[in-house]
Amino acid sequence: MAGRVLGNYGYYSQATKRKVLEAARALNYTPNVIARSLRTRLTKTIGVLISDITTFFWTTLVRGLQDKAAGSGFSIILCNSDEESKNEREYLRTLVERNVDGLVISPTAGNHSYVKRLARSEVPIVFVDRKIRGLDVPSIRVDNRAGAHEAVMHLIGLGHERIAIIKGIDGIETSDERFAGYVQALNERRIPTRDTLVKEGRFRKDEAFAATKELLRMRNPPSAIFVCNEPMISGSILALKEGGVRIPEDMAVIGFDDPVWASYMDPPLTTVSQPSYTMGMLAFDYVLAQIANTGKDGQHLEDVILKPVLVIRKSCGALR
Amino acid sequence: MAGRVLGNYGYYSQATKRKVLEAARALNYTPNVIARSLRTRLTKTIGVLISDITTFFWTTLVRGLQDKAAGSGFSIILCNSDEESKNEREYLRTLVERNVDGLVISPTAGNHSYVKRLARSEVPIVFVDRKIRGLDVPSIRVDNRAGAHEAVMHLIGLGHERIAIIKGIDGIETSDERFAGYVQALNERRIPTRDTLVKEGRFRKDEAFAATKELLRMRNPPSAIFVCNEPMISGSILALKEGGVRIPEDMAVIGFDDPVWASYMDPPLTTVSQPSYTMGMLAFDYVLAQIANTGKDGQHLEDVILKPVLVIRKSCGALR
DNA sequence: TTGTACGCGTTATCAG
DNA sequence: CTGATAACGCGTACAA
Repeated sequence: MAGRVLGNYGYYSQATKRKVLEAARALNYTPNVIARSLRTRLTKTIGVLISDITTFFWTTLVRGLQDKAAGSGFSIILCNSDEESKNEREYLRTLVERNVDGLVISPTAGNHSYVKRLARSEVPIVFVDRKIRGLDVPSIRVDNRAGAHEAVMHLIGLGHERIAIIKGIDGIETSDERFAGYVQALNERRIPTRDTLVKEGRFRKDEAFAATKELLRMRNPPSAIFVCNEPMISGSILALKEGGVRIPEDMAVIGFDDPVWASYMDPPLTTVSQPSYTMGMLAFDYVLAQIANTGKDGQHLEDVILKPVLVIRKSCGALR
Repeated sequence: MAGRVLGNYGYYSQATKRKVLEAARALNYTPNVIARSLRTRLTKTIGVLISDITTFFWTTLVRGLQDKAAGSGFSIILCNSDEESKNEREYLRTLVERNVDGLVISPTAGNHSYVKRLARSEVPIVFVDRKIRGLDVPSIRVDNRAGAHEAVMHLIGLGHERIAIIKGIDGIETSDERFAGYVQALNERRIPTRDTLVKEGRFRKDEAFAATKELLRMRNPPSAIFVCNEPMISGSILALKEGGVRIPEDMAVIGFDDPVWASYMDPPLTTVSQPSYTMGMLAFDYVLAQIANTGKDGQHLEDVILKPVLVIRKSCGALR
């Protein structure tokens, strides 16, 4: 009976309602969420699996997600895959075991079989930042190709022709698309792409550091570098500093991702900025929409593709 | 029966064990964590309440915590208080409702009654970064006073006398201790403290920006600024740049917190660095120790106070 | 409108 | 060592 008024369902009279409410306060009763979950099979919990909370893009995305979720009484369980599919599989398994109501995933490169099996099951899923093709799972992304294209066009417009790129991890959509944008821009302007100017940075600071060093050792080094994410920007800048290379005089630099510190640098960094906080909020909206809709089916959620914006500061200099 | 072998408790024979295990695999059985939690009152979940995941100190601390927790099968529920005690209370309530096995809290300034009530209840708690006095709750902190003292001594040693400080939020231990270290250093060297050189930045970028602008407007501005956390460093640097102030020639700058970007700045920033990743790991160890010990009591956990280290780079220049 | 009894999937207990 | 059975606390169906 008491359950009825507290849970606010079924029939009850005003009189009993008052009495129950009073008693509840007196005993300072709190409903047991665990028991409720066991009964309803709902946990009011969302699992979030990203690569690394330590980077600007992901922290702010997660913050957006979490803020929005709290507003609807949802809690977030956060996991970092570090781009290892082993971690991905293990974390996903525990998230599912914990009966999360929904999953926000940034899928790693490599074997997708576990994620695919999940997607075919009943759990609501949203992909963020990247997607796996061929699955009916909506995604919140950014037009990476367009962003990269705009960045490289900017460089070309400034008179650069020997433009290097420090790529992310092959097989991750985000990385591949940014590379595609780079190639497309060069092609459009009839600038030959050169393998020697394409470096693997695997989205990691240390590898970008090494890659940049290699570029500097070339007999004919590039005049500009396009660096494909935040940690790699760090590595690259560090290598440039160590090499005594002046930015932008000796080397123009443009980065994908726009961490707060980009504007305090000397010179302030020109970057491609992603609306990560918004992406986090949208991701939550999308899981919630699916959760609300379970059973009813029919509704198909379109991929959301946001536009990154080029923020021009000083690291590419002026027309050569 | 099956529960016995799967849960690995009670008595059972090897024969039945094999059979049960086979059957379990065949049906790919997964134990229901919710039901287990209902029964055992254990959720294998830790609630983490910090001010803002968006800053370097907290991201890396949380990362350490999470990595360690995952190793023991624990999940983390993360909440951001934004230093508002209203948020603190609400988040703590939902965390308790969710029956987390332990709590890692960075208590906000203001009314501590709710946290105190919690501490007197049975939930294992660890404070991080700050503590509330008079409670038998262990904490993982840094010697903020010593860190600040060393920073200001460094400035004094370089010949500075008009040293400004941009403080955090009054009432938060971290902030008060850093201020105390500043005052102590000045006193030790018989340098008078001046109210006009003490500014409130409330740990926020925008307020530090404004505070720095004010300092620059003084007839007789300081020759050095000690900025008490990461977001405020951003604000301060921005104001300095806008004002065309050269670092360190016109103004020496030293910051508390050592975000990755401190070393890419021009000039690279001299900072007081905290071992935040380690602090996160220790925090988990401490909750776990308490969880393992519930009922047995007797064991008292000492506060852990780590030493921050002064990282000297270029933003304070050489001897004047 | 109210009371009650059952089941969610575990773990724990108590006879066999 | 095994099998049956009672809780854990909630939601709900069904009978009153």
